[in-house]
Amino acid sequence: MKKENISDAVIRRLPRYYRQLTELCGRGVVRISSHSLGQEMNITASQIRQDFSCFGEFGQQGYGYNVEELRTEIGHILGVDKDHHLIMIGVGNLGRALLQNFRFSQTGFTVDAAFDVAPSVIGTVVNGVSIYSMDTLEEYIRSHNIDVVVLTIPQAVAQETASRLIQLGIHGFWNFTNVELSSPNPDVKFENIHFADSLLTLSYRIANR
Amino acid sequence: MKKENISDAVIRRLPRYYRQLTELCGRGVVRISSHSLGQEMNITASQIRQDFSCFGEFGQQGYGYNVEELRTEIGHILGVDKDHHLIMIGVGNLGRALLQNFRFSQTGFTVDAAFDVAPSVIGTVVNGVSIYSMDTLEEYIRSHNIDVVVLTIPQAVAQETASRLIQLGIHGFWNFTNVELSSPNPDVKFENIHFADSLLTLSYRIANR
DNA sequence: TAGATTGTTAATCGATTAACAATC
DNA sequence: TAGATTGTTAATCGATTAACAATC
Repeated sequence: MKKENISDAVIRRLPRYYRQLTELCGRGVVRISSHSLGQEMNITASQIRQDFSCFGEFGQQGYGYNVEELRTEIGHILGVDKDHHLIMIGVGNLGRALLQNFRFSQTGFTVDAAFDVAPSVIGTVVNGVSIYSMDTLEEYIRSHNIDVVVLTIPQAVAQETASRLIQLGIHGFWNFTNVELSSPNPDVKFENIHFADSLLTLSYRIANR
Repeated sequence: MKKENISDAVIRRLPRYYRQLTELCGRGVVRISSHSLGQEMNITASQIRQDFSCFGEFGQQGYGYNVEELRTEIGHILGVDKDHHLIMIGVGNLGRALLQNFRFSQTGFTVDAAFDVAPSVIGTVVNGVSIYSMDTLEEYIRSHNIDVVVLTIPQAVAQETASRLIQLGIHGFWNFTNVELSSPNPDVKFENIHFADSLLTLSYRIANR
């Protein structure tokens, strides 16, 4: 029975299921029960069935789940088959590393362009992505269909830049700045990669193990 | 009343409190009530008081919390004042970007060394950090006191490398590979930065807003 | 003293786990 | 048919919120 509102806890498990199923596919596993999937992932079979049941019925009694089929379904739920378009703001060391290393296409994203303020990088191309001046941002966004903006800029200009982009109709932010961004519009979504927060939780846990 | 086992939900909020309190300090705010802190952070005052009460009594009735004092306390709980030592394994684009950009000292960490297999980088120095051959890893770890290892290596060698390090007594991993690492020893802690997982949750949320 | 705000206990809400009828 | 395993309902567990006596 499909649910209306899916909890954040469930959504955050979906990519892990997707990853595990991709690996199972690679190993040539054809079918799997919630019980064995749970054993591999250290999750109860109950939780797995509950999670999936939020989105539909993907299994078969007495058989389990077809791995490839389930992978496709979850990929579809996550939107990996959607060809989302993305631009990057800020091409410093981190931005550059992402452009060079991260397989955006693997998650259904295409990097259309990148923007920076530094004259030394404007006009250059990194891994096939052209870097434009921030002065041309407004025009670019108006004439292209952009789903997500990656923010790899200094803290100091983070909220200001985000607000400017929200004005232009962007409602997806992949935020690498260590700042909590916000918008009055609840349809604007922020996904944060807070390096410092992450490392601090590790610091706590190794001290209190 | 101090609690024995602190839930993960609480631990993950601590760095955010720490960040907010740092900002308040910077703004020159001297005292704050759970109510106003909650308003700034979009959290209920109840939750804030519950969270803090896991670790002790940091406030004063009728007054609230002294911002600087509370910041110090939470910093202490997280271990920012502990001088943890860390090494990095894998100095590709991402590793290099972290070495150059991320303020490790801000979270109480010192980067002692980095390791790689590529002859072209072995022997070089990035932002003050020397890069050594992976062949010297065992010896290095035996003769130094290392708390955390940053894994910025290819997926394919992730678990294998982690196991090797666990053997050597490492029990803190900051894992940037898109792989679920594990150890039979529950005292070994993994903190993951799963870029792809993160972007996929954003993909889901912009599609279902 | 009166007002404000804490720390904590109790109530509520939501998420996880267990149980089981349905069925492949 | 018998065994396995689903999807779903019910039970449990844990986390969040509300309430309030204590007290600065």
